[in-house]
Amino acid sequence: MPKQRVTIKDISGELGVSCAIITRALNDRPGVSDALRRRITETARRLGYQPNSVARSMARSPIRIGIVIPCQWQSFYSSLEKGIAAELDSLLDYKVTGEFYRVENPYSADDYISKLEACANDGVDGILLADIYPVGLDDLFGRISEKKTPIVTIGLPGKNTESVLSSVSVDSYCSGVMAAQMLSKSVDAGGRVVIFVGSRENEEHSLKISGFTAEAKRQGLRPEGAYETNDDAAVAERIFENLSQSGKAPDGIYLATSGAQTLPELIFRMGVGTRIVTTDVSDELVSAFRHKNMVCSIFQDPEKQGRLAVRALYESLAEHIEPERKILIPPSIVIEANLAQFIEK
Amino acid sequence: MPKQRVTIKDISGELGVSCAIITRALNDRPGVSDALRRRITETARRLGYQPNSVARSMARSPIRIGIVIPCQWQSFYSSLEKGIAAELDSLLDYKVTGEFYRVENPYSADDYISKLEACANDGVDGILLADIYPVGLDDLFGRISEKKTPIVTIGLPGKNTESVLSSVSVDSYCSGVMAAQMLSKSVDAGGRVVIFVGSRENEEHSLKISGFTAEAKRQGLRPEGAYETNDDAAVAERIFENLSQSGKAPDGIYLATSGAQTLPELIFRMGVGTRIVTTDVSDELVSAFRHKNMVCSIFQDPEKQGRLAVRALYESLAEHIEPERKILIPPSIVIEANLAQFIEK
DNA sequence: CTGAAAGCGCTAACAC
DNA sequence: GTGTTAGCGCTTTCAG
Repeated sequence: MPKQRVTIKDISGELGVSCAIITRALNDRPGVSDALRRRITETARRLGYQPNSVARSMARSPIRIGIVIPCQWQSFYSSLEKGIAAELDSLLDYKVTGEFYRVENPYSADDYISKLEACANDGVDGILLADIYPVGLDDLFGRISEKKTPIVTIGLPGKNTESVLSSVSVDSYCSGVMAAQMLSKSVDAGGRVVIFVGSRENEEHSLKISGFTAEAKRQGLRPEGAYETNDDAAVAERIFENLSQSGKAPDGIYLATSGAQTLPELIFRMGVGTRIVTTDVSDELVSAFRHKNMVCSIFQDPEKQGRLAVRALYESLAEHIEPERKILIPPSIVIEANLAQFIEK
Repeated sequence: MPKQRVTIKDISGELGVSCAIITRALNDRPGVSDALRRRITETARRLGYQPNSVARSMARSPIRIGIVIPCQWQSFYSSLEKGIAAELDSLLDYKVTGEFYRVENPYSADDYISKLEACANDGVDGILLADIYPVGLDDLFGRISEKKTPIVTIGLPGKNTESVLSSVSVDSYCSGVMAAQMLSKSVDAGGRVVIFVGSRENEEHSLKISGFTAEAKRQGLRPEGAYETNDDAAVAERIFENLSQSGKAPDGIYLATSGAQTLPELIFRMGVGTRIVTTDVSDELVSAFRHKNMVCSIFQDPEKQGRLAVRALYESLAEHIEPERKILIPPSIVIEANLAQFIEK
C-alpha cells in the first residue's frame, strides 16, 4: 500500500501524453520533438522513474548476439565457452539468443575477419569476440567493414580500441604481482626466479612479466629472465632443462601461460627444489597440487570472463547501460585445499 | 525463424484446455482433477516446456521477504547486510520486497524469537535469518510457533534443521585446512602453530579447529592448541602474551575469528617471528598485509552469503526450486596483491 | 510528430 | 473443476 514504483503511466498522467511517445523519448529513439523529449526526461528524473527491466524484456523484440570464438583448443577456451553458454542460457527468458561462429585456425587473422563479417551480415545486434592469440586485434579492426554493431572482446584488444565497446580480461599485471608474492613466501630472500609466458607480443603476457619482475625485486628475489614457450610443452621443457644445465635450477618459476601444463611434472621428476606457481587449473595439473614444490596456481576464471562479456553486451543492448571500457577480472589463488571449487565447474 | 520456445499456450492447444488450468496444475495448486493434472504435466514434459520466469514474475502477486538480522555490530554483519540489500535490489523488478527486523541484542535468544514471530505475523512469504552468535539455533526453533513460512538461515542452524529450508555458510572445515596449508608454506617443518576462535560452542568455529588441526599435522607442523577469545581483542592479546611468556611464541597462528583483528599489530610490535593467517578483511587489518609475518587472510565473503541466501529463498518461493539444504561458500585467499578486490566492495 | 491498440507469457480474480 | 477475463509495464506496430 505504500509508494508503488513509478511507471511510464505515471509520467504519461503527469504530462498528458501517451505512453508510446514516452518510451521513444526515454530510449533515445527518433520521432519525438525536442521540446517534448526534454519535458519527458525531465519529469522522469523528477519522479524518480526506473524502467522495469522485466516488463521491458517481455515487450521488446528479441536480441541476437553473435559469438566469434576459436574452436576449443586450449582448456581456456572451453571454459570460456561454458561461461558464455551459461550466461546466454540465463538470458533465454529475456529473449536473448546467441549464435556461434567458430574460427578454425586461431592464428589466422583472415579467418577471424571472414567470421566477423559473416556475423555482422547476418544482422546480429551485438558481437562477442574471443581474443586472437597470440597477438592483439589491431590488424583485424583495421580491415573489417565499418558496421556500427557493438563489439565486446575477451582479452585485451590492443591499440585499436575505439571500435570496441568493452573488453573483458584478467588483471594480468596483478597476476604477476600475486605470483611473485606467493613465491616469496616459500623461496628464501635472494632466490632466483624466472617467468615462462606464451609470447611476449601478447599484451597480457607482457603485463604479467612486468608485474612479476617488479614485485619479485621488491620482495628481495632475483628475477632472472622471461622465456617464451609459444605454448608448446616441448619448448618449455627444453628451456627449463637448459636453465638447469649448469646445475643451478631456478629457485622459483612462474608458469604464466596455461599452454605448458606438463612442465611441473618434469620439474618434480628432475628432483630440483624449484618452487612453482602456475596458471589456471587443467586436468593435467590437478595431481601436481599435492607436491611440496607446488606453491599455488593463479586462476584467471575464463568462465567468469565469458559470463561478464555476455552480460556487458546484453546490458548495453537491452538497458542502454554503458559498460566499463575495460573489465578486469581479479585472479584467484588456488592451493590444494580449495582446488575443488575450481575444477568442479 | 526456427523453433520458438514452448509456452503454456502450446500445451493448451495440444490438450484443448484453458491456460488457467495449466498454471494451476504446473504450480501444484489445488482445483485440478488428478487425471487432467497428470495429462498436463505429461505433455508439458513431452513438449519440453520451460516456464518463462520473466512473464511469471510480471503476472504474480508481490513476494515479501522478512529479514531477521542483528544490528550491525561486527564488520561481518554489515557486509552481510550489504549483500542482502544488493540482491533484494536486483529483485525489485521481480516484485520482491524485503522487510528488515533488527535484533538489538544478538546474544539474547528471546530477542530473536520476538522478532521472528513479529515477522511471521506480518505475513511475509519467507524469512531470512542471520545466525545467532555464538550458539546455534536449536533453542530457537524449539520455541517459535509452527508457521510453515520457509526459513533460510545464514550460518549453520545447529541440530534442529528440519524446520530450515536451507542454510548458507562458509565452508569452515575447508577454511581450517587452507589456513594450515598456507602457514606450512612459510613455517618450517616441525613448527608450532595455534588457532584462535571466538567460541568452541559455535559449530563453524569448531569445524575450523578440526580442519586446521588435522591439516597442520599432515603438513608436518605441530598444532599446539585452540584458544577461545569470545571475540574480545583484549582477551586475545592476553592469551597470546601468555603463550609467548616462556620465550617461545608460536611459529604460526590462525586467527579464525574476525572478532580480534588487532592482534596482528601486537604480534608485530612484540617483534616475534610468528606467521599469521587471519579471517576476512576489516579496515584495521589492511595495513597488516604489508608486514612480512602476514601470510594471508581467509575471506568468508559475507556479502556473497547474503546474496545467495536471498536468492535461494526467492527461487524457492517464486520458481518452486528446492535449494540445496546446505549451501557452502568456498573461502578465498587474500594476500597483499589482491587485497583491493576484497575491500572495495 | 503523436496516439491508439495489441500483445509479450503468465497468473489472479471471478464466473460458470 | 474448469473457463473467461483482465491485467502486470513496457514496446511495437500501425493509423492519424
